[in-house]
Amino acid sequence: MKLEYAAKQLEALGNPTRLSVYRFLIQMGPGGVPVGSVQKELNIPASTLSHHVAKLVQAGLVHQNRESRTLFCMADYENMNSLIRFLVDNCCCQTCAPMEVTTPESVVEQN
Amino acid sequence: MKLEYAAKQLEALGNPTRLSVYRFLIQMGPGGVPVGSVQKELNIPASTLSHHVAKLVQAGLVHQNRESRTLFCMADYENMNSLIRFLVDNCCCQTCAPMEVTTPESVVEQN
DNA sequence: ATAACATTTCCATATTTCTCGAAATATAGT
DNA sequence: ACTATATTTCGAGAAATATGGAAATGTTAT
Repeated sequence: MKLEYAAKQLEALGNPTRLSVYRFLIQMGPGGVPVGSVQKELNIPASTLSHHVAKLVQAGLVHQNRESRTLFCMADYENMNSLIRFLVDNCCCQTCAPMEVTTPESVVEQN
Repeated sequence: MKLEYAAKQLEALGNPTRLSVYRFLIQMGPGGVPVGSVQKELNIPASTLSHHVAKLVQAGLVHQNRESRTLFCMADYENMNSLIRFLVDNCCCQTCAPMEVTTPESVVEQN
C-alpha cells in the first residue's frame, strides 16, 4: 500500500466522531446499517454525519449500498486489514519480538 | 485504550509528511535519530518538521531525548502496538477469520 | 565573549476541516 | 399530484492545520 493512501485512511479514522461511526459499523456486522440508524444511535446531526460518512467512503473504509429509500453503510474489512498490515509492516518495531498478524488469504496487497 | 486517544494518534499519523517521518524513525531503530537527520533525509524545512514532530510527541508516538546539542527522536513502539491492538479489537471484522495478533507481554493496555 | 550549531518558537498566511440548519433530491406510498 | 421518508448538497462561519522564513533559545567549542 502506498504511504499516501495509508495516510488518507488514517486521517479518515483520526477524528473521534468518524472513528466511533466506523466502530459502530464494524459492530453492526457485514450486512450494514442505514445511515439513519447511525444517526440516531450516535446522535449526530444528519448533515454532519453525511459529511463524515462521505470521508470514510472516499478513503475506501466504508461502502454504501442503496436499497430503495435507505442507504446502507458497511465497513470495508479488507481495506482495514490492508491498513493494519501497512502499519505492522512499516510502522512497527522490526527488531522487537514481532507482532504476528495472520489474515485470511483473501486479503491481498492492493492500492 | 480510549477512543479519543486512539483518534488522536490516528490523526497524528494521518498526514503523509508525519507518516513518513514516523516510518523513518521506525526504520532507524530504537536508538533514535537527531531531528536534523530526519530533516536532511526527508527534505523538510526545519520549522515545519519541528511542528510535525511535536504533534507526534503529543500523541505519544514519539519520544525525544536530548544529548547535548542534538535532540534524538525515537518511535514509541509500545504505544504503536496499543494503537494497532485497538484497531484490531474494535475496528476489525469480529466474525471473519480473526487477525491473530501476538504481542510481547510487555505491551499492556494503557490510556 | 563570540561564534557555530541544533532546534524551537514566533508570526503570518493559505488552506482545510468541522459543524449544522435550510433547501434540494430521490424514492415510495396514498 | 401530494405527502412522507431518507439522505445529500448548499452555504456559511468558526476553528484547526499546514507551511516556512525569521528570530530566539540553548549548547558547545574557541
